[in-house]
Amino acid sequence: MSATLHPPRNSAELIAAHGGRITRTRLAVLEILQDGGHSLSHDDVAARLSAAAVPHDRVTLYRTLDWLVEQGLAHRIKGPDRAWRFNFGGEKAAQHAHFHCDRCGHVLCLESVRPDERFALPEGYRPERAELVFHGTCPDCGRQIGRNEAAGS
Amino acid sequence: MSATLHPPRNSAELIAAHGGRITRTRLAVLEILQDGGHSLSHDDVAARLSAAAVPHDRVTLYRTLDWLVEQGLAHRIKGPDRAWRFNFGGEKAAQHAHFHCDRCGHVLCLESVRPDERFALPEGYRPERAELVFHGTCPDCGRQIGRNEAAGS
DNA sequence: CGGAAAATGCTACACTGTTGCATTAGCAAT
DNA sequence: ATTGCTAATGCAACAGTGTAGCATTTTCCG
Repeated sequence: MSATLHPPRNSAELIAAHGGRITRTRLAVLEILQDGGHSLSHDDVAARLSAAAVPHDRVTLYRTLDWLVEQGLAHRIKGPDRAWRFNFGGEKAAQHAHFHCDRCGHVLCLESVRPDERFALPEGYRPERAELVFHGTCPDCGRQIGRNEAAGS
Repeated sequence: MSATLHPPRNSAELIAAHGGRITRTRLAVLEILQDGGHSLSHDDVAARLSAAAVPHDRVTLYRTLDWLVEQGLAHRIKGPDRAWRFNFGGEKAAQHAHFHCDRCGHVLCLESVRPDERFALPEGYRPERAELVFHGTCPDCGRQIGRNEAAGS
């Protein structure tokens, strides 16, 4: 069914372990999120479903992504535009920073960078969680720029 | 014309100094942004324009806000939903953090808190700017909670 | 005042996401 | 394997946020 996606056979178990029913869309989306090296928007996921010839519905996909986030199987971050991006893995356990590449538009997780306790807020504020997002050039794009410059403008 | 808004007479000069024409909407929006203690969405601004009986158009308001941001007279930050919030003052000069209150929904500027150079990113990343947003309870809401608890539930 | 350019105010549209509801399909019990 | 309950789906319709195109109005400068 999903010949073009490497199926990490435990997707089904993951879903079942969270008390959900195992469905076509959930399986495919979980695999896509695991495969994708960076965050994917709803639309990106839809495109990959189409590419893998998995029939799907817009609304069902939204609901599937919401469910994965609720269950801690994925996390959601804001993109450069006003669409959410989704990543495999829950957020709770990993309060990490993200990186928006201004060149390719990808959103990457920086697991090793955490806002933590570094900041002293003014009197009265009670922070519970911090969101840290860098903007700039990602390693891939950096390499490409390097190559282009090396090859002479 | 704008009797309910304290008019900081220099709004007009600010606009003129940036080579823009002085118009009803620009004046009113600038004053609203200066008045508002926290970030305002497009819709918040529209509501205040209505309250002040300033006729306005949705699209013009979007364009006015964009223009203010372009000119460095305001800055734009992401809100908890997918609408932008606007604040008086340019971002360039002040790369500060923001605070989303989960209770009242307001977005506040933390001028004193800056991400700066505190973080070591993995090899290859070239950050140009960092966005730091805290979520939690703001001082106002914190005080209210305190009062309610003191008064006995 | 008169004219050029900047802003405005429409209308129409695009994108992202949600709601309601009838239908289908997954899963446990039989 | 069949049955039945309920989760999940698929569809249509809608809501919120923002943008594009373009004719009209306003601002400002001489």
